[in-house]
Amino acid sequence: MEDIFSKIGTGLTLSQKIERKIEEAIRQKKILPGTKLPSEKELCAQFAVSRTALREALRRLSARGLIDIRKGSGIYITELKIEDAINSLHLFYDLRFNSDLIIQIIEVRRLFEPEIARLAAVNRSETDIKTLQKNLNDLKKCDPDNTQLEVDLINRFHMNIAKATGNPIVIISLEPVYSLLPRMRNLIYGNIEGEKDYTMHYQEELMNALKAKDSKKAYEVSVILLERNMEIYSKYFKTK
Amino acid sequence: MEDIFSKIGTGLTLSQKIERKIEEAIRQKKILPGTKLPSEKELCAQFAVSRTALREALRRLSARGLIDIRKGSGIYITELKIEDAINSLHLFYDLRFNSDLIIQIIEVRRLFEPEIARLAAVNRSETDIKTLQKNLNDLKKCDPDNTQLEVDLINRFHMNIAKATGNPIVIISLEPVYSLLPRMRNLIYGNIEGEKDYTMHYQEELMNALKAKDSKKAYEVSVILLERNMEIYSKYFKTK
DNA sequence: TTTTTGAAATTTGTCATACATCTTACAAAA
DNA sequence: TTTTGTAAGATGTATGACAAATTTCAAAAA
Repeated sequence: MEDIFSKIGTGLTLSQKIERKIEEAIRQKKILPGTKLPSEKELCAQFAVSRTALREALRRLSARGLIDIRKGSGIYITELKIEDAINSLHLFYDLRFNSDLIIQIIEVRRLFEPEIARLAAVNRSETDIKTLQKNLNDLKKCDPDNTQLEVDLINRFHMNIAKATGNPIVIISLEPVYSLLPRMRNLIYGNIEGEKDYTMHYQEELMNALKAKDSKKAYEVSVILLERNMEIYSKYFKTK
Repeated sequence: MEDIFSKIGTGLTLSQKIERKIEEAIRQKKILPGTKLPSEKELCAQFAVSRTALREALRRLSARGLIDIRKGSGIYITELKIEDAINSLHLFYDLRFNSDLIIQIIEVRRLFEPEIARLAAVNRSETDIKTLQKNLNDLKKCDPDNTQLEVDLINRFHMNIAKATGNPIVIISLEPVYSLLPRMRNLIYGNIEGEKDYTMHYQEELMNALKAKDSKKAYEVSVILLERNMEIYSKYFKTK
């Protein structure tokens, strides 16, 4: 038949409509973070819906990190946190963790990190330098057999370089990628002969470049580290 | 007082515990996408909770894109989609849209896009080339006064380059950034004299480089485009 | 006065029940 | 074979009741 008739039902449930209304008010900054919303009872009256429908809408908003529901206290608008925003991405990558994703991660690191190092060399603060230096010291002291801790420390080092760019978008883009590195490391057979010394050396070099605000060198050293990284993974990667 | 006593209550509500249990089962792939969960009634029996608590847990999981609840039909595990995973990020950037964020976006583009162009030149398929060519043709035909459409077309062109890398992580990292470009463009005063010709020229150049799989040139042209972009924004940007 | 305690009011969390509405399956009718 | 109607099963919404946490504030204690 022709499409004479347009849809009547919106397809949305009542609770979804409520969710959207509140979300829209938050998006348009009609209600700001920190604000306490009216109680459930009042909201039910305002929307003219049952408590059931309202509460299910609130549950969804809370799951998305938009509101904070405190028992006995009330409902508050929250400043959407980076962690909440990234959470879904973490899960997404987590669910798709396989050899394809690993290759893509390596590729992305090779693409982005040298540029990040370059920018970090320009924007880094003294505090950043101190934090990074501490990361390296911890790494030096780390028992080479404790691969779990070692990977964690290396991650922190690189994430802190990303932070030193001062650009939160950089951090957000890279964070989910780094969260998967520990799992990747577990796919590599044990320790690689002389690898730690090699890596440490260039990490120190990178550190020096950042200290000296030498962006060109930071870029170059980062490339060396990542090329080596790619080699290792392609050589020792359990393809099973 | 000393912290002699550790916490007893978990702080989690019942419905949150249910949410986690189901989420964990999904994470561990004990239940796979497409699977139909038992009905609410049966789940209530299994968890030994009321329908209310169960439903609020389901609402949260559904809000996060993990399950799909179909009225009259049942509850299904869904393959977490990229859009759902990125949704929160979109909102995050949307809420923080201000001049700081704009500068950061420009900076990130300058960092990432040339490298992306380089990789795209290597990995692009014939289909990618066709799509990109169509983007440019549409752009050429576009009425220069229709800035909204123009920006949209430019975005598609760049997003398709990102897609041509074949690396989904690249897309995910850049997508939220591009979603904000239209809003940024609105902050620029009208049209800039001769800008379209200038941009078009280099977009064609970039196109040719991609066609020829000339990654070095793709990188260089991309740099030119972005440097120009930065200039424009810093010059014509309404700082208000 | 300042601090502590206790009770009441408010608010969210959970449970139980009932009914509405949508989907699906299947049998009856065309 | 196709269409229609019906019944069963599923989720959506409404209502009422009580539990448990927080807040408020006044009374008691120091």
